[in-house]
Amino acid sequence: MNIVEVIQDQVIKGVKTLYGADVAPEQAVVSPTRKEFEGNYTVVVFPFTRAAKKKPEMIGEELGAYLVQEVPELESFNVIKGFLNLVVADTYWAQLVDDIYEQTNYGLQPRNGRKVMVEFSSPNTNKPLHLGHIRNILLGWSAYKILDAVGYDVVRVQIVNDRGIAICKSMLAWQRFADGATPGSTDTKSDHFVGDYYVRFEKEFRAEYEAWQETAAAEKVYEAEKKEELSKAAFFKAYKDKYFNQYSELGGAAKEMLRKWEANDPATRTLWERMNQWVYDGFNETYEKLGVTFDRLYYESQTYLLGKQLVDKGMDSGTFYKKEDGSVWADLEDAKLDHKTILRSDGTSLYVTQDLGTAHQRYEDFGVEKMIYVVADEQNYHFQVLFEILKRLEEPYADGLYHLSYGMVDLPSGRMKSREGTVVDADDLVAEVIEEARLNSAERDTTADLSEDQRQDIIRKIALAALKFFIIKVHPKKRMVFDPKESVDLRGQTGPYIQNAYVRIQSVIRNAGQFDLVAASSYTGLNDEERELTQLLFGFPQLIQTAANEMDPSHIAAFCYDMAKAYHKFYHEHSILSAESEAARAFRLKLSMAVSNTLRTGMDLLGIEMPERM
RNA sequence: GGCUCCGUAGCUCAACUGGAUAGAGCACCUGACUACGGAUCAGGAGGUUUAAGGUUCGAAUCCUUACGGAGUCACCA
Repeated sequence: MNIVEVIQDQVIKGVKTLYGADVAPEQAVVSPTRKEFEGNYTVVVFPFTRAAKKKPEMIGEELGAYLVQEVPELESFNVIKGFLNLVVADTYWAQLVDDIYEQTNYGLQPRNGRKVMVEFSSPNTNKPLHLGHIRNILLGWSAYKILDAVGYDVVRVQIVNDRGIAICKSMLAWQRFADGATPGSTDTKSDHFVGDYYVRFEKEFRAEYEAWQETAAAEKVYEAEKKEELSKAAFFKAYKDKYFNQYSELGGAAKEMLRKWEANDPATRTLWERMNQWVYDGFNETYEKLGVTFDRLYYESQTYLLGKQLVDKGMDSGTFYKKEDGSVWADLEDAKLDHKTILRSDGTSLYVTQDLGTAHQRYEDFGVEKMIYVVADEQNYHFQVLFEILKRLEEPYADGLYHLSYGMVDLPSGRMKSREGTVVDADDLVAEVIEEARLNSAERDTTADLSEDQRQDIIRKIALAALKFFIIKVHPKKRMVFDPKESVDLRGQTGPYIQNAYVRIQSVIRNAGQFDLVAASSYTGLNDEERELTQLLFGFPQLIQTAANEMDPSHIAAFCYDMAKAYHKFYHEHSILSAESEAARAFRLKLSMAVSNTLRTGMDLLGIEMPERM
């Protein structure tokens, strides 16, 4: 039991002893004392006024005396209004630092033997990755790291959407317009190469559509279907999908390609495999740059037929029902989710069907008890439906399903729109932040003695820290504004600010040379900055647990920033190597090492690497 | 329109889940290296937490209502 738990426990006992009342643990609030007051932890006594029938000040005095009596680590207390501030003895903090300063795994829990899965990224194979994928990937990776930190074995997966009309558009455009060009022959990153043909298709299609609008056939359609309130331009804008399906030559050809693909036509399959491979090669390059890997890939082309056996199961159990036209439905009205189609009337499956089957398949593959899906919040409804159905089907993992839903990423100019070409490409973005870090690095001579390779590696780490921290510090649920200019900032509340604190510590340790730390044990009278750092260190394991419970990496980001900030302040206020005594020097070195280890661990949970110098 | 989510300093974000005088960064202004890394630190200015009610000893947080924004409501994914 740690000090906070001990205090809470004794508060409950104290209220019982002093006033004969029972209080629930959530009533016994123990929080860190605000900076402007003396003390380390504060107990709010207002909840006990009813039972005690006394003024809050009086309760504070009585409970404070009781706690100091019962808890040896508590040195003294003071009461301000209804707040009981408790002072923990320095020896307790000193002991904590002594216990952890050499632990490189401080805060991490032992393996618990339980298995979970995190699904993230999950791109379509017709376009390169963009800023939205980056938020997804960072959240997914961090979720993996955090779950791993609290003891789970985590399987990282993604579902690759490798089939469908979109990839057929790229394939068709390549077939018609590429004249045999390849990523190699054009010196284009291979996923971008495929994406370019997707764009090409859309461009050709638009031209075709515009030309068609001038024809007599189009005029006839317009006259037949026009509505009073719609202008001609607006009508045709809304008519686009219908045109694609009914009249378009290109649309017809793309759909024909999809039919051939589904019929396993060898030539189509070969082209499909070739182009998808280009995309995968490109994705892998981007993943490598971002420092993420997967344990297992699921491909939609292999899973889109799964789920039909679950449909049978649902029919047998009455979870699903069949309409006269043969389509299969789930009635989720009592869960306020309406009726949902599970199978088309022609017996083919849908998005939900596929996800039902994939979930089941994953359980068979890995036996995981939890599945975390990192998917944008536009799919909230889909996941509610999916989870509800799996629960009704009594799938064994159904209670462990979690949709890590995150908000869209906006630009200062508004929403990213692929139509308007405002989508921020992932590779471009990474290149941009690296360039910015390079410029900043060039202004300094701190790494002048290192090799070019080492310098490039440091620049890469700084750049990615800036980018990743900028995104991960925001609460996942919230829609966020991504300002490219701010994302490359290296000062203030940023990743590099935290790296800088770490690098400073490495520098101090290097400059310390050979040192002996035994004198630390006789150090007393911690100053405010030392106590602040120590108390932060103390809270780290619980913080990770909280982040895991809430699936929220932004807590970790805030913590790392707070700790770096506290260290920078400490560093300015007190000399370490020229400390006033041997004991102070030794203690501060230990404290610095503990902070260094904790920062590295914390940032690793966000997928951010620490350079030794910068 | 139904359901869900969001609204905090000029801007980007916090607030330990109902606790003390709502905190950081950016931008702006003023200071600090013959001290271990100035990618730093100290200070200033900036708020009726969209609005109005309610619950409570105590509300940015919970409950109504209004306003503003977003998402979603396919036999698409």
